Order: sequence, then C-alpha cells, then structure tokens
Amino acid sequence: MPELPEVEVIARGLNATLPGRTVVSVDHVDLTRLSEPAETLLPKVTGRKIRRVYRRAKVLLVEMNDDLTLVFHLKMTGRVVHGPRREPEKHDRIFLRLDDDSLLSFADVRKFGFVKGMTADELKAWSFLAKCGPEPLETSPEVLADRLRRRKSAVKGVLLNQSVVVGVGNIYADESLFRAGIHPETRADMVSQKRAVFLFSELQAVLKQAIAENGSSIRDYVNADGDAGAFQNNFNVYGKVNEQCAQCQTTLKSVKVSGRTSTFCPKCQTKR
DNA sequence: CCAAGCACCTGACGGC
DNA sequence: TGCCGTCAGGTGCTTG
Repeated sequence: MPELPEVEVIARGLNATLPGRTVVSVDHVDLTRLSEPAETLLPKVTGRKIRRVYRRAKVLLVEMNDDLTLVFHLKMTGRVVHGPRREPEKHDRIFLRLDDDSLLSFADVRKFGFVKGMTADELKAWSFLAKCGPEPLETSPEVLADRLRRRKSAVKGVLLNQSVVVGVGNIYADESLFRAGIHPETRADMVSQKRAVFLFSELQAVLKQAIAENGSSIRDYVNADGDAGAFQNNFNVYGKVNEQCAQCQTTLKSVKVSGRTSTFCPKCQTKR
C-alpha cells in the first residue's frame, strides 16, 4: 500500500507522540506469516522505551532503548496506528500496549507485511536495506537521472526498482511520468538527461505535495492517527483509465509495464 | 548482471 | 443471490 509519502506521514505522526513511551505488554493477536516468532519478539519488546520513529525507503522504524529497533514493512495493506485502547478487530496482527494506556497497533488485511525486532548490527546487515538505492528527496535530480539512464528497461519499471531509487510505487511513478510528459514504456536509456532530470524534479515535487496532504488513500491507507490522506484528489492519471486528461481532454489509456498497470495520457506523454 | 513472470493473501467489484 | 474472474498501494524467488 504505502509508498514513500504514506510511510513518511505515518513516521512523522508516530514520532510526535511515541518517544518517551514504554511498552507495557505485547498482545500477540495474530502473527500468522507476519513476523518473527512471537516467543522471540515479545520478550524483546516488552519493557522497552521508544526513542524515535523514522523512515528509510518504504520501511517504518521504531527505535527503542537497549539496542532494539522495531522494523515494520506495510507492503500493500498494512496499517500502523497509535490511538486509544480498543478491542482487537479482524485484521489486527499485533498490539503494543503503552504506559499511558494507549495502543500501537499493526493490522494487515493481505498479510504481506511484517514486523521484526532487530539490533543495530542486524539492521545494518539487513539485506533489504543494503540493496536499497538513494532517497529521492535527499538526492539531486542529476544523480538520480544518471542512475536511471544506465538501465535499458522501461522507465516505469526503473522508477519502481528500489535499487535505483527508493520509495516510488505505482501511484507516484505514474503521476511523476505524467508531470514530466514521459511515456511509461520509454526505455530508460533513451530518456535524455534533461528530461530525466525534469522527471526527478517532478517526482520530488509530487512526493512533497503528497506528504503535505497526508498521503494518498485508495483503500486501506490511514496515517498514524487512523485518518485518511487527501492526495488521491490530486491524481492526474493513477486509477483514471478511460477518463479525460485534465490538460488536453484526450482519453487516458493504460498498459502493463513491468507487470504493473500504468495509466498515462497518450498525447501528453511521449517516448522522446 | 538484468528482466520477466509468478507467488504470497484477502477483499471488492463486475459480469453472467 | 452466488459463483468466477480480475484487480489492488510491494517485494521475493525462480527462470531464462
């Protein structure tokens, strides 16, 4: 579900309320396929104090005292919400009960997501993060353009490739390609340096705007307070196949690129 | 090394 | 109503 803006909004929200809180107990609601075994996770977390919450790529990291970081990946439908105590519901996976009687919950309809406890050394050695490329908001468009243009496959697929640049998923790939006027099937190495730089400056703009609007809620995404985002109201192409382009009224089309549906304007987005 | 395709899982929606 | 196919914000594994 969440791409960079959504995970960033969740991390900022949690970082505003969680630091200083201590985990009083952990309810193992349902860890099926979701985590390291409860018998190793639960003792590690109980009694720890939360220091800070941050994001790297699409991963949410809750740093605690005594060399433990809780690592969440939300994949398509994961939710991490901090709120009042409540009863477990159908898709809840794990409950962390905090010392102010609040609740940090992880829910996940499709069960693709996970949570693990890692030491700093384990985090550093974690292959997922080791393979990740640079952060798009902390890297110049020129550097990102150079990385993209070394690839021969479709530009859409390259944007989704987390070893090239992290944090971009199907929504923000389609939206940034539209804003840059680039057809999703264009070979990455055939995009001029100038256009590739423009693509990443548009990507940065769209990511920042999405963060400012609390992320995009299609189905499942909510922020750390359980509230939906608003950036879906600003989509130009994502999920809008057969609608009219807001710029030129041409009917938007969709194609499969790298196995993902890609919606684009056949007039505004060109291959060169 | 790279790229494509399927797998993981549940739910929502459209067609018949 | 219900059954069936298709699709969904991500990533990992296998294959070529």
